[in-house]
Amino acid sequence: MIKEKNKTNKNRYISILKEVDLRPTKQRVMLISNIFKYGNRHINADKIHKEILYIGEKISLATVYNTLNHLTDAGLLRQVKVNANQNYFDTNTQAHHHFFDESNQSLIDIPYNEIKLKEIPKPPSNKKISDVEIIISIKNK
Amino acid sequence: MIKEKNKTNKNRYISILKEVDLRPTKQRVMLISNIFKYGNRHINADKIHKEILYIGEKISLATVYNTLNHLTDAGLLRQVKVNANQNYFDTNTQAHHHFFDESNQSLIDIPYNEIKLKEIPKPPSNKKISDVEIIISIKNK
DNA sequence: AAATAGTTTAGAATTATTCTAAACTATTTA
DNA sequence: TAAATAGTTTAGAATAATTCTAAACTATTT
Repeated sequence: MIKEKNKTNKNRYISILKEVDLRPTKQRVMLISNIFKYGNRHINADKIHKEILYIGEKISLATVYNTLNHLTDAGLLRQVKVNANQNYFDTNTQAHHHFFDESNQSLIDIPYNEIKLKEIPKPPSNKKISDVEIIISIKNK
Repeated sequence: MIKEKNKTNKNRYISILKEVDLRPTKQRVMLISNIFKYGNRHINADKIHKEILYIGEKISLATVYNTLNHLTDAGLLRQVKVNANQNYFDTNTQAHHHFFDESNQSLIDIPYNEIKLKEIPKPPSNKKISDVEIIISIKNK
């Protein structure tokens, strides 16, 4: 039964990968199922790599980076830059923004409708907007 | 005449450094005058270091990093994180936001009043907001 | 089943940044 | 104003995140 469900999920991830022109290799399917296993989350390459080694699966850190970048290019993940040394990937690609808690370096979603721009300024004429990123840093009182 | 003006500026920077409890050392005064020489700008450690070497002054990269961090802590500079590998320091510490031009990795100021948040969401109860950062990434059409 | 195109891997390379500890300099003290 | 001290600068090492390389491997196409 559980096996059936896993099979179904696996097939779902294979389809998703195919849709975005990525070969559904063993590592990619395994990585992507672990990334999306817990619903929306903010991860970085190193953490997800350790998490996967911990549950006994095998994948190299280089492949994790490669795949995260591919998934980002394909629009399945979104990068969030919180500071000079940390790059998170967010499984929630819907428009939304973030609190960045400096005390534990973690990200917290802010739903899109809770933070609206009065108007978005026009970019220079030959340019178009590719991303809008709002990060509200917070720390302990 | 020009010499007089430089002297005055130098004294100004010495006072500024003293005000924020930083010893006005040769390197700091020289670095800070070069940073603020051209009005508001977005720099990174490596660029300003090279710029300074180019005009024949001497300073180590470690001191540049140290000083930029100190000036940031003191509120004289503001850090802007644009992506995983780039950390800019902005000489404009007034509230304002940025376009990040992906085509040439440069920052463009957006005046504060051109981009207003409808309301800023409340942070978790034991936390306070330390920074609000809006980056609108743009690229060529 | 063989040919090919694309992927994974370990480890090296790169880049940004911080650390270390010795030499140096500004400030304070007497 | 010289000695004591506290803080700063430096080169180079260390660290950390990420990308690169090229050989071995795997999925897909023919």
